[in-house]
Amino acid sequence: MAITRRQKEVIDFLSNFTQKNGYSPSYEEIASGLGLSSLATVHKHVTNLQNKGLLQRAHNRSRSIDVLPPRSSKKGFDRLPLMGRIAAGQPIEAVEMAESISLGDIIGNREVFALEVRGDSMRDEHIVSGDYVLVERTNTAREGEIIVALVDGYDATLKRFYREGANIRLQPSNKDMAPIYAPAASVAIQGKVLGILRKYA
Amino acid sequence: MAITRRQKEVIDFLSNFTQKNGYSPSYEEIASGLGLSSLATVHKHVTNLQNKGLLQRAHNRSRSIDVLPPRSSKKGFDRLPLMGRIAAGQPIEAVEMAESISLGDIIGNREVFALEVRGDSMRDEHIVSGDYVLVERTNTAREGEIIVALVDGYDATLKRFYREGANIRLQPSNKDMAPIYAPAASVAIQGKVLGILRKYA
DNA sequence: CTGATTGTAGCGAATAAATAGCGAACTTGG
DNA sequence: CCAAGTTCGCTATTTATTCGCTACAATCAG
Repeated sequence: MAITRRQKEVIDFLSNFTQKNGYSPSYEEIASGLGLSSLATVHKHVTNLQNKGLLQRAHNRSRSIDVLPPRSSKKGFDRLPLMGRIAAGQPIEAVEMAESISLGDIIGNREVFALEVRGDSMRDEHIVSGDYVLVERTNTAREGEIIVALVDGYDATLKRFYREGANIRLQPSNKDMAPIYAPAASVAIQGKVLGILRKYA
Repeated sequence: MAITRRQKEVIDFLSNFTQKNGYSPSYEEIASGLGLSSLATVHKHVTNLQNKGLLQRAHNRSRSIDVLPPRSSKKGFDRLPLMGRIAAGQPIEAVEMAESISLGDIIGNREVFALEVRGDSMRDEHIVSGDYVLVERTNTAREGEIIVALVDGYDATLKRFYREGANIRLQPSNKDMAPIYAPAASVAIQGKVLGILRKYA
């Protein structure tokens, strides 16, 4: 995970700019700040730094770069060895598989946040009160995905997403609860669920 | 948090106005304050900011905009900002709580590994096939904890742990499956479950 | 030592997508 | 009713992404 001189300059520029202005620079601003004349170069730098895990940004979104704090501080408590599979009644398959897992495997390079779940609206989906859902910030969703949506601007829920003509059906995963039907215009998708995290006391 | 220059100007105007007057501005006041001539533009800005979780507002109500405090997004790659709670039918409570979550919060400084779950033996516990269980390596367990155990040296399972006199009962969380009873000597505890991680395709 | 390979650094142009804006018509809460 | 908020269709601008290309340095196999 070596960092080059040039890459450090890029990082420094990014954090200074963001610090000063409260929003991150556009590629053009980065280019002029670093004396570059092509946006492609900026793009390449940013992509490389992102792959090294030093930056985070959302795809195709303006000024969405975030400089991450150096991760060396607390050592790898975040990547777990994956020992194999377990199944009731069979021995652990000690497979050589992905061999480790971390939140990064779920997050990828998306912009993700967490929400703590209250209530049982997704119980049949095996998401229960107290779980944390990991949500990618996006405003589109595909058929059947679990999403976080605002209905009529103030009503936030966790539901499965289905299109029905001009309307949208938001389907709770709990037989006891009724789906919400609403015109597409009044449903604002906040993000879609990439995964969940549960912690036992 | 992916905020653009213009969006920051809008936010700044809103907080200043509200600060000064004790109530939030009407769309027309916002428009003139920002040099805009169409209320539609104001509306779009407010809606976008709301979707980014920086504002709160009631539908079709005058001067109902609330600027939310900036959620300090100290997100490491595996540390996710915790935005609040979500429940069916209620707005997101924008809580100031632990403010972020990561695998480290589950792991602490214990020795932990992950196993991929196969089968439905813990379905009633909302642990399903494909989930990863995060397991602390230990050889003791307390009453009722979910553990990974070897029975008779080769049979690894995920079960709840109960002592019954000189015997041990390993209880699956699935009504269709029977518990295992075994003498304490033939049950080797491999670890106990601290949490689970699920990734949606 | 030499040549092949790889990774970093850079350019300009074309494209694609999100953001920002307009006016007019429509809806809603008080 | 009426003023404030909302939605619609439509531009324009800003910003990000992708492509093909050059150049330089470090590394590695033969």
